[in-house]
Amino acid sequence: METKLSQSLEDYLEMIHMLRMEGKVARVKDIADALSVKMPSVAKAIAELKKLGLVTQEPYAGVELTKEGEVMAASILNRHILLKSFLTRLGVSEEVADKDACCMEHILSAETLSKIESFMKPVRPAPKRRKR
Amino acid sequence: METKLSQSLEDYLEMIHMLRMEGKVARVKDIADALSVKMPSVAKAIAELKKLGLVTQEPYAGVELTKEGEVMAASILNRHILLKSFLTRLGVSEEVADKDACCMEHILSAETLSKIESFMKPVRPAPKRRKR
DNA sequence: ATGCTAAATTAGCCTAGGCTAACAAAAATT
DNA sequence: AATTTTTGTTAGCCTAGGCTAATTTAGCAT
Repeated sequence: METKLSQSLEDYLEMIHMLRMEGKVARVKDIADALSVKMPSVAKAIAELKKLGLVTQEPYAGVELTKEGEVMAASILNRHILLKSFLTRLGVSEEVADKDACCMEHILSAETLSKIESFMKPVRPAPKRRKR
Repeated sequence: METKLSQSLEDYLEMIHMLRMEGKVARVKDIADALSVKMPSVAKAIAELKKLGLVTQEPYAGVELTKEGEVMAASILNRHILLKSFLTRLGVSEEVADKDACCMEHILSAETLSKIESFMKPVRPAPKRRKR
């Protein structure tokens, strides 16, 4: 379907994914706290994501990602991880790198992302000198 | 005063600055065209910037930056230039670098910007041996 | 000078994405 | 089991930042 999400919806999707990966139930309250917004904002966002077929939710229960939502969330998270480690490599502190990565992940073009990826790669684990 | 501008207002301010630097009169029409928005949107933005004391405008005439607006616009533009050349150095094409810089310029923390600056600098003119 | 065109403004609509307040359901405590 | 607390939902407000349509002004050409 390739629905282009807003930054805000991307954030919600990503957060749901992170919570689920930690084995937690992604409850409205948790999402709200994690993103520093209020519960009704989360409810609205979830309604949107449901309409887009990216998540499912039984009333008054936790949120689950659909296959498609899973894929999309994973891609966002990958961008986040890439960007954070990139910034860290430039010497930016963990905390700030995380915050800035969080903004950048929504806006950078595929080309820029791929160049950043290339920049990060070349430091491969050193050509294993002997020793197994 | 240190008013924190929205991304959108930063864009308007920056564009006005660019037009003025090219010696052009920054007319509503020009700004609208340059930013791909309609004139009424520009009018609204200018009204805001006026309230903030960043620009002046006689009714039905071109827009001028105030001292403060000038300073702020220059800082935005500097960020833009820094980021664009940074991306270019990473191998991103001119066009995309420009577009992505345009987004990044509004969101990156001071820390990240300074680290990027450091990354770009190291090409200093070689440590003048001797000589004063 | 008059009238036409282009530019600027104003009024008012729309959407996204926050919020609060009020209510409903579920969970936990007693 | 009843009550309280927590969580979820709904209704409805607000703002920023776009837009269109309608009006006003300015700048030219005739």
